[in-house]
Amino acid sequence: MPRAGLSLDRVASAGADLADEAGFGAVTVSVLARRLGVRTPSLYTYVEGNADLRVRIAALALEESADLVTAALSGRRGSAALAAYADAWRDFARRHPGRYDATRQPVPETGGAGSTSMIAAGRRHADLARDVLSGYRIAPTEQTHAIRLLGSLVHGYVSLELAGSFAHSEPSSESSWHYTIAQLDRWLASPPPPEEGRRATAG
Amino acid sequence: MPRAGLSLDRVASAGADLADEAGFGAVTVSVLARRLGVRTPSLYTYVEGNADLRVRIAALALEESADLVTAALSGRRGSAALAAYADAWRDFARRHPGRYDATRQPVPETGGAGSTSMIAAGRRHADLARDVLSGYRIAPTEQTHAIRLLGSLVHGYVSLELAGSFAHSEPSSESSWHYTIAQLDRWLASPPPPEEGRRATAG
DNA sequence: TCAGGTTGCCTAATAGTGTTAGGCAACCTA
DNA sequence: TAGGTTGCCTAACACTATTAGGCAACCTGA
Repeated sequence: MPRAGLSLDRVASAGADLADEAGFGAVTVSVLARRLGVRTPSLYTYVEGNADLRVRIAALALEESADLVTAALSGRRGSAALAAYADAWRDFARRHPGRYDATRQPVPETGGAGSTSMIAAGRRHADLARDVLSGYRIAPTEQTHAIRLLGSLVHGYVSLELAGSFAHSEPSSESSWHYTIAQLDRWLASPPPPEEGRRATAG
Repeated sequence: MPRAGLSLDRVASAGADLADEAGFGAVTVSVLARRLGVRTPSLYTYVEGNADLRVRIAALALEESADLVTAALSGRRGSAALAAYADAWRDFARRHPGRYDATRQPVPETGGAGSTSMIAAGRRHADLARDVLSGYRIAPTEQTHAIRLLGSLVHGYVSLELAGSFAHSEPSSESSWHYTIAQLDRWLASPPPPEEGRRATAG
């Protein structure tokens, strides 16, 4: 019997494809083994089990999305960079819903090899967000706050949209998306708040 | 042998407690049956299976959170209402992480009794967000956009925080949360954009 | 108080999944 | 082409999801 030619990369990649087609929740070693044309226990050579498989897919998806966002940001600054960043994430989520869901998985406490990859890719993403915000006047002490705000808004919107929360009412999610990103751009570009507002935040 | 005195409400409620303790992903009919002191098949009298159980928990959690948000908003308007709304959600997520995760579940396509409850509770939540925003000057045509923006920001932040995304870097998530809500309040309260900005959005 | 019906929870049974242990043969190396 | 390595296999076990059908605990009416 010829060998299937598996590898950790092929397993993770096939797992990501499966997630996109059937949902990240449907990814299991047994279903993936069937899709790869091998018996279930064969996958245990490459991943430690179901949990590890999901972490590997998450790490893969985080790196792929980081590549896409990096490409989208190339040569752009300010408003253009913000829109490119947000659209890159949304496009990724729509084209690869399973991969996107994988990126939303919490990093497991047990620090295995997969979780190390996830943390590294997570740092890449934080740097990308920082790049986007470097095009706006933001006080250094508020940098991290702003990164978290940007991530919350983009991922909040994309997650809710992907879950169908905006599908059953008017107006179209498309128009709300443009509104949301245009508002954030306008707000970030607007002059900083007056003294007393800042004191309240600092104190 | 005495009867356990089960009911759909008791099953869903126990399932929600289990989700809070072990994670929403760990909720299964068999684990829940053990916790309730009955055999697994006994639960099939009350829920149609694993998927239905999760939907019932989601519906319960959506109603409980709607009650909490409603109470938090009572008597408040404007900035105070916004902060109360956001804090109510965040507190709910921190006290009941499993219930919160349940509310993030997409409504199933198959319109059973559970999904009907989810949709009804979802409408309640949309109305609550509308109440919060009624304290700000927002153009009627932008109402729904703003509701979606508010929901995206709050749930994006709360989800990322719950997943531990902000746990491994400075400054504290607590301070970023205050920054985020204070910024949103400031932005919503700021005067509307000039003519040309509005034309760009409309065109 | 007890006979009869209802029904809540049970056991039994089947199919499938997660995981470990150990074997055989396909492939690489000399 | 012989020998070692290792990729994928079968076998096995525990557990979960789900269906079918049974017994007895409870309610009702006389």
